[in-house]
Amino acid sequence: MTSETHPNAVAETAPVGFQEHDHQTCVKTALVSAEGRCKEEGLRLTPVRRKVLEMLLQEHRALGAYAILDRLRDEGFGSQPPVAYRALDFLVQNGFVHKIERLNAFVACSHPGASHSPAFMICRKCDAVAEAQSASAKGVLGAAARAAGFEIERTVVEAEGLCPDCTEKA
Amino acid sequence: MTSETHPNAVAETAPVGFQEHDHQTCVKTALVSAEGRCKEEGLRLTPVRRKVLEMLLQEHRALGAYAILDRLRDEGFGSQPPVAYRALDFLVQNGFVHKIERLNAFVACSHPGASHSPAFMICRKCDAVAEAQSASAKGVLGAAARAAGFEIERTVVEAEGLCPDCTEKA
DNA sequence: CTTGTCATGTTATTTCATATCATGTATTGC
DNA sequence: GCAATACATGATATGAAATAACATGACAAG
Ligand SMILES: [Zn+2]
Ligand SMILES: [Zn+2]
Ligand SMILES: [Zn+2]
Ligand SMILES: [Zn+2]
Repeated sequence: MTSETHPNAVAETAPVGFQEHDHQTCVKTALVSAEGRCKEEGLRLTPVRRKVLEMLLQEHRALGAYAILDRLRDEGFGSQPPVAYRALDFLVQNGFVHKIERLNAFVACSHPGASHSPAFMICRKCDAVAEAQSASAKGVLGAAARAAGFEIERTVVEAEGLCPDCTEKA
Repeated sequence: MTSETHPNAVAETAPVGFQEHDHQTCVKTALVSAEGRCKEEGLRLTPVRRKVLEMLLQEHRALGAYAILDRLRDEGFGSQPPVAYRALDFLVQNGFVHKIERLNAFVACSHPGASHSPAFMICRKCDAVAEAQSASAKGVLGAAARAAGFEIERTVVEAEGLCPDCTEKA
């Protein structure tokens, strides 16, 4: 709602997926922040849910539901698909995690808190995923939608290509 | 390459999915045009492939691979998954059909011929799908990608919501 | 304590997609 | 024409993603 039509809106929040950073701190603060928000809003960040979020934060890339499930099993949680899918549903529903449709996989949100419609850059070689703000829903596509009388509720914006690292190596 | 940065690029080609039109003619001309392009480019629009394209043009909405397969069986073609997937691969590869990632389903291209990165509006109620030009890859997301050093090769842009018809009824 | 709500466990099934190998059918070069 | 080749299809099996349905458990409100 803030800077939707501004063409440089996206520059305000650089993607973090491809950048060096203190990852342990990054994970830790994201978890703490998630706990805080859940407390505030009366959401229940149960052990499974917390574990799944932690895994996704730790990985910093997209994981399939069954990869998550494997890790859950290793940690002593349930090992049937619904266990993973239910935790993921909760996390997606509440904006802690996004689903990458192109990969049928899930990634932790990089801009938690604020409600946003994310856009992703997906490296086809190393599976790294970076999240940016899309804004395209309100902008370009939004114009087409209004013209057609279509009411947008949610958008999927995913770019596939090569990340900086993989581009260099090639 | 023509109008990538122009914010109204999308307005040039209105979506056809939600509009009344002479559907039989629409299907027929699209098929003829596809045949023409295949001849030109030495592509082989075999019976299965042609049939699948015809089905998708006829439906004018997204169909899953197995729905397509059912219809193929009814028409006397093979009935195993690879039959449908191979035909779809060919059609997608050559731009006659697009995959809707959100639905794991396929839809005939509405702007065939020109190479383009499509954007879709998907009605969550009636499954209607309209195709518009995205341009967002080169525009908004493109800026973020360049900033991050990410090289975009392909984009998925899909908006989910309510089509005009379904909005009216609600 | 009991009732209602939400979360989890568990089994089974459905839906989507691909690997692999065998067979057929067009072109192309000879 | 005929063999060689490439491409397309048929057919079997399997893998991967997602959900349906029902049972059990935790916990808080009344
Ligand atoms: Zn996000
Ligand atoms: Zn990469
Ligand atoms: Zn198209
Ligand atoms: Zn509709």
